[in-house]
Amino acid sequence: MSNSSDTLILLNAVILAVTSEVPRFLVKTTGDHLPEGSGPALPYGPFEPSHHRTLEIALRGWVEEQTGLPIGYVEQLYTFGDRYRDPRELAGGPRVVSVGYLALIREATPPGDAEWLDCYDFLPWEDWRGGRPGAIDSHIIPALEEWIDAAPTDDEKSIRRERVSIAFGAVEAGWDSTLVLERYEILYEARLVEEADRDRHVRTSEKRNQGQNPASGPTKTAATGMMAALDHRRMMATALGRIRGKLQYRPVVFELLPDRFTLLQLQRVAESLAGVNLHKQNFRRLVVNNRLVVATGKFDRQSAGRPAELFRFRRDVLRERPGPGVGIPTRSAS
Amino acid sequence: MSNSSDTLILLNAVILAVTSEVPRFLVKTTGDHLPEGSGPALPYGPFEPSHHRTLEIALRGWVEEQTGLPIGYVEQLYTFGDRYRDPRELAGGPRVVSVGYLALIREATPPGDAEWLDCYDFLPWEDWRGGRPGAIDSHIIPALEEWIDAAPTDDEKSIRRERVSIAFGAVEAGWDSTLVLERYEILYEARLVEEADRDRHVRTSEKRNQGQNPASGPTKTAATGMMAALDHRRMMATALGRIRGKLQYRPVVFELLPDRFTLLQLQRVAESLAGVNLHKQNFRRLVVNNRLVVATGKFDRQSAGRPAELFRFRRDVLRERPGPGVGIPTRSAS
DNA sequence: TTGTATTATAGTCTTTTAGAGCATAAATAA
DNA sequence: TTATTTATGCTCTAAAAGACTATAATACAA
Repeated sequence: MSNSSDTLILLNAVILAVTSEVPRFLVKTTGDHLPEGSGPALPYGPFEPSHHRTLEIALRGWVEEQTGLPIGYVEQLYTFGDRYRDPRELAGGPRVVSVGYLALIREATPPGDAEWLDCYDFLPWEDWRGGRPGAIDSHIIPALEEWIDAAPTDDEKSIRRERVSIAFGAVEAGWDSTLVLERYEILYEARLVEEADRDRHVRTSEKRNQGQNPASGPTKTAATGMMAALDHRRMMATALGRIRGKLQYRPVVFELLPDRFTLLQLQRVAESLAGVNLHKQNFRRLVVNNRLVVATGKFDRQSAGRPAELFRFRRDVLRERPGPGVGIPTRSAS
Repeated sequence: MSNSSDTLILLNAVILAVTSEVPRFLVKTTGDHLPEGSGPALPYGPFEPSHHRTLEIALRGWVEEQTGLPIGYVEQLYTFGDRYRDPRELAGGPRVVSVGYLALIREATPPGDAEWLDCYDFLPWEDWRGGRPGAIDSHIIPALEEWIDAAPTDDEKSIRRERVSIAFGAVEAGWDSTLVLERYEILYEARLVEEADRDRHVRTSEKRNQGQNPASGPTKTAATGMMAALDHRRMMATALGRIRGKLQYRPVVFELLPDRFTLLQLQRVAESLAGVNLHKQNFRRLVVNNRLVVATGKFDRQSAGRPAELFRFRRDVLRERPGPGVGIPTRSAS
């Protein structure tokens, strides 16, 4: 029953900040111990039972140590333990179980040896702020149709059809912005993201697997985003889906905003995370009527036009009502 | 950086079924390797990297093997890794990291050496179906007031006050049924659940810690429920909170119901999980209008009164609209 | 057989919330 | 001054949620 000798526990952090209306993940591109050409990696650290009282304390410890960033909100996301998720396992390395965390930080002060990359570089089909992304209809859906048809059995075919239908929206109005992970997993299985091919090449001898190849080359990257190391893009998808869900019923956006902000700034941050444009007046009404914010009486003179009042998050709301989120509609508002 | 030698990964399952309007957890009371007198334990199994491709496959494997129960819906809950969460760590045992899962099953066929216990035996303050539980006002709130006052600093005092206020509802209407874990953690910190004292006794030498003792003896159990082994009650709280949350936006109840059911049966199961009574006609309208179910044309003659039509879950809804839950109000409906 | 208790089901009325749009106010830039 | 830009107040409508009334179909007891 002992599995201690062939298993390693790591902690991974998806660190998210929003600057100039762009949600960004903190990644390391100079992979010292990561496989070559496998893309940027999320920061990670060890879990050392002798030093760390809890998993979260361990995480906060090495994140602050490595990045120097002041970590505020932290939430455990998911624990990843699939075989070969770390390719070094093939070379006799241990099974690596990673506990993934989501951390939100306020300021995007430049970190040490890491950098901030737009989360939609990795998940471009998730950003609907400029309307339905063209690549969905031009590349993704056609390729997924092929994937559905390529199913071995009729049963499997209808399962695939159903999954695509749910995740990518059968009808125009059917886009659920929180199904980020489901969409990524479909794209992986359909080999539309580079990781799928990379992982196959690693796992099988280089000579086999010259089989079918639904889409490849530069088109793939443009339409289905930048590859990340290991299963880190899956973690990113988990994180984005989680925060999008949470946005609807908990005031987490404020963890990403400075102390004072205009309502438009607040809206832009919410939109950037939700990947959807929101109705300005209604958003305002919701935030103000729910008394999530308090006016400061000061005004922002930065932008053109009438100066906007600066607001501050009213922390007391947490005490008063159970679930005041920041009004992201469940369906697409575009 | 290697932590492989002093860490052990286990998988824990909170297996939930609802029979005769009672949600029940599957627990083992005959602890062969568990500390004496520490209460029922959730089933657990090893994670063996060499045999198991994924964590979930491992879980399904040993659960079906140990219990013989057909597992349907499975969802990862949380990974628990606090120091001393397994007391054997004090005797030189490894740090035990447990990945907790929630599993829903349809029928409560009697399992082997385990048994089904009412989830509200462990978390009695969570069941509001008969109105606000008396113990909240008679025991819990007064003891929590003491706990607030006993805080070392004013800052800590106001933090405690805020936490209690959020979790236990400042106003009458302020009970959020999903905050199960938050409530349990407060009760633990305030030493209102037996685990708190048990863990202190284990961790400190038997001679110290004869200090203050806010509440103890039989009163504690009656008001704040049955103790469970290790941190298993925390896992139960996590599980109940999770399914209550999910109920609101995903049709998970149907995983717990037989193929055919009356609308009242459906309502009772939803109520038993939410811990709240629901308005019959409105519940019906919601379920029917959202087309979550289809009529079968057959009728149930079991109960008195007019026979109720039998319905069946319409699986297609999953494909059609993103988030049709089963109408549990966010606030208390009682 | 009649009445009563019990459960099911249909429908109405009201309040709240969400979605969309119009109008006005207060600033800057040309 | 005028056009442009952003902020903010307000209305209209549709959808959803909450509460209640009325009627239907059965079992069971008097």
